[in-house]
Amino acid sequence: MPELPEVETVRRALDARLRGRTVSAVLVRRPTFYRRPPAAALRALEGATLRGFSRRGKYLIAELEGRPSVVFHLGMSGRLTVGGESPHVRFELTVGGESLRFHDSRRFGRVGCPLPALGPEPLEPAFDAAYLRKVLRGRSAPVKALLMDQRLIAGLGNIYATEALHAAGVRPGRAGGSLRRAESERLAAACREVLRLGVELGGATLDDESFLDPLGRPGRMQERVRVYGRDACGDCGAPLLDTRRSIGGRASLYCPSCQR
DNA sequence: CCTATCTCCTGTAGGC
DNA sequence: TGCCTACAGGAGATAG
Repeated sequence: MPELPEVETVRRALDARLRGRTVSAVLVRRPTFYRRPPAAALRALEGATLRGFSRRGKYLIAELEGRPSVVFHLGMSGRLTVGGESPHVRFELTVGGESLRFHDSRRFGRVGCPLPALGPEPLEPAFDAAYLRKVLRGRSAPVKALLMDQRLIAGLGNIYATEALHAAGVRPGRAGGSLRRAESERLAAACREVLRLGVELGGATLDDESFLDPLGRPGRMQERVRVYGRDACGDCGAPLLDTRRSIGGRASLYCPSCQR
C-alpha cells in the first residue's frame, strides 16, 4: 500500500523530527517479520547518530554517521510512528527520548534488507518520455504490470499506476509495446504528475487508517483519486470496469470511456 | 531475457 | 448472528 508518495511523506516527517539525533536503544518486541531483520542491522542502529532519512522508490533509508545505512521497506501494512502504540509493533528505537516504532500487521515489511536494483526515480530527470518508450518497446506484458515493475520504474504501486493510466487515457491491459508515441508521452507525464500530487498532498489514506504519517496524520490524495477504489469514473461518471485478476492477480480498474 | 503464476501474511469484507 | 472464503497487495521465487 505505501507507494512512493507515502514513503516520501514518512521520510520527510522522520527527517524533520529525528535528523541529528542518536538512537539510545533498540527494543525488539515482536520479532516475527516474514523476513527477520539481520542482527547486524539492529546492531548498526544501536548507538548510531541519524544523519537523516533518504528514499529510493518505495525504500526508506536511515543514513547513519560513520556506519552503513539501514534500509527499510514498509511492505503492505508497515508503519513507522513517533510514539503511538498498536498490537503490531515489531521493534522500536529510542531516539532522543522518543520512541520510533515499526508496526506491521501483515509482516511483509523489511528492515536491514539490501537495496535491490531499481529503475529511475520517476520524479527525477532520468525518467522521461524517451525512457518510458524505450522500456515499453516490444513488450507484450500489460502496461500496468510494467509500470509496477520496480526494476523499470521505482515507486509506482497499484494506486498510482492505476491513476496514471487513467490520466493518460490508456487501458491497463494494453500490451506495453502497443502504446503509440503520444500515449507513452502522456503516460510518462501522468506518472510524474500523480506522484508529484501524491507527495504534495501527503499520500493517499483510502480507508480510515490505511495510511497515516509518523505523527498519525492522514494524507489528502484520496480526495483526488479518479479511479482507484471507486465505482464510477471521477472524470466522466461512467461505471468503471475491472480486468480482475488478469494483471498480476490484482484489481485493475479503468474507465471504458476515458481510457483506450 | 521475458511472462505468468504462486507464495508469503493477516485484517477485513462479503456470501450464505 | 456466525462461520467461511476470498481478497487486498508489496516483492521475490520459480516455471516455462
